[in-house]
Amino acid sequence: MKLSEARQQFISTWGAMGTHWGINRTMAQVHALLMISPDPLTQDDIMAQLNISRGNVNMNIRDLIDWGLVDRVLIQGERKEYFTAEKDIWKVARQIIKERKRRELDPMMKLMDQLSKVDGDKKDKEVKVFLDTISGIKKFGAHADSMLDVVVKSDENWFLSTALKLFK
Amino acid sequence: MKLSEARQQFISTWGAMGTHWGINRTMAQVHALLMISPDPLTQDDIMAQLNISRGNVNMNIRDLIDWGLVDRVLIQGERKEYFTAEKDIWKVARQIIKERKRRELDPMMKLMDQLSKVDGDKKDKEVKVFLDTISGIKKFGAHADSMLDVVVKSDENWFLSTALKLFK
DNA sequence: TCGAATTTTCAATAATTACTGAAAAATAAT
DNA sequence: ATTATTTTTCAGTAATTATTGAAAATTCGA
Repeated sequence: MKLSEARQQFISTWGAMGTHWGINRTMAQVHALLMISPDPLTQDDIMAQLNISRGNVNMNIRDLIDWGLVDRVLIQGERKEYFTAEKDIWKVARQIIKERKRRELDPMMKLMDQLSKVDGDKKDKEVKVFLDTISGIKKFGAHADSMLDVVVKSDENWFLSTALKLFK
Repeated sequence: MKLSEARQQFISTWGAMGTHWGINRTMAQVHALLMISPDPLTQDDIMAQLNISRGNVNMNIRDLIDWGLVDRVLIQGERKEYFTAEKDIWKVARQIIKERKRRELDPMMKLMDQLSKVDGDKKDKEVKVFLDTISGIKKFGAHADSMLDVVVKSDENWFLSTALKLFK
């Protein structure tokens, strides 16, 4: 398989995978392209390589920067902005975990706290099942939260060696 | 807060959360409704409670069954089918991990194996960066795969006690 | 300070995804 | 076997989400 073909396939699959994870296809493709590009790219490079408009590139790049997955790079004597992506997949994963925890898990747990204050008699089975569900989610969430904190703070080496031994 | 209001909020938030995870809003809402319903529901119950059409309920229920999150229940002397959802959130999480691993991680790893056979000289930096990215993903994927296998095979108690101690 | 280069915004539009509802198929009681 | 009930399918439509492209804003060199 030729490099150009393999690159295309990687970009396209990474994009499809994104849609299964609530990330839009193009954003995932831009990320994929930057991961396999040895040097930083400009908006025009990305437009050309993925065949998408300037506005689209701009918005998705900005989102990727918000996610902490892409950085602006200043190149000596160049007017244009260049962009580059973190290439260490372990760092990418940690960053995504950190952000999703902040954006999704934390607010979900706040809501569960509120919902657990619902009025009503625990002898009513509707109330009981509701409260049991909420409380189950709260407990699960608290543990997941601690685990993910440890993962986010740990380093690659921990993941590749220690964790596995412990799990086995 | 009244139960009816709390139930509505739970269903609506669980639905919104679904969209961040590549699951359609309605499917997540049906799941939420079944989780907080003490008794099994029929398609008509779900149609009424969520204000959606029969076809919509039918398709989403079928998907939930495919995911292993909802079961058909036969009720003595009743013609209609009833549905119920697993209420233990830990089992729900394990089931989701298991399915996503099968549907997403496994095929992704297969693709990485193919892509690592790309032709070209490793001295070419385009080739090198590409191969390094693929190989990073393969290594990461293999470890994630082992970890998730252990998680899927473990029980709630393991998660709530042992895992945390090991991580701390 | 001006003007060219570059980035950002956003209303209009396209593309995708989800939903409806009625018809067809399946099921099971009589 | 017939018929009433229930489930499934799917073409048409609606709703949502993503993309374009041109105008506005910003940046920076001269």
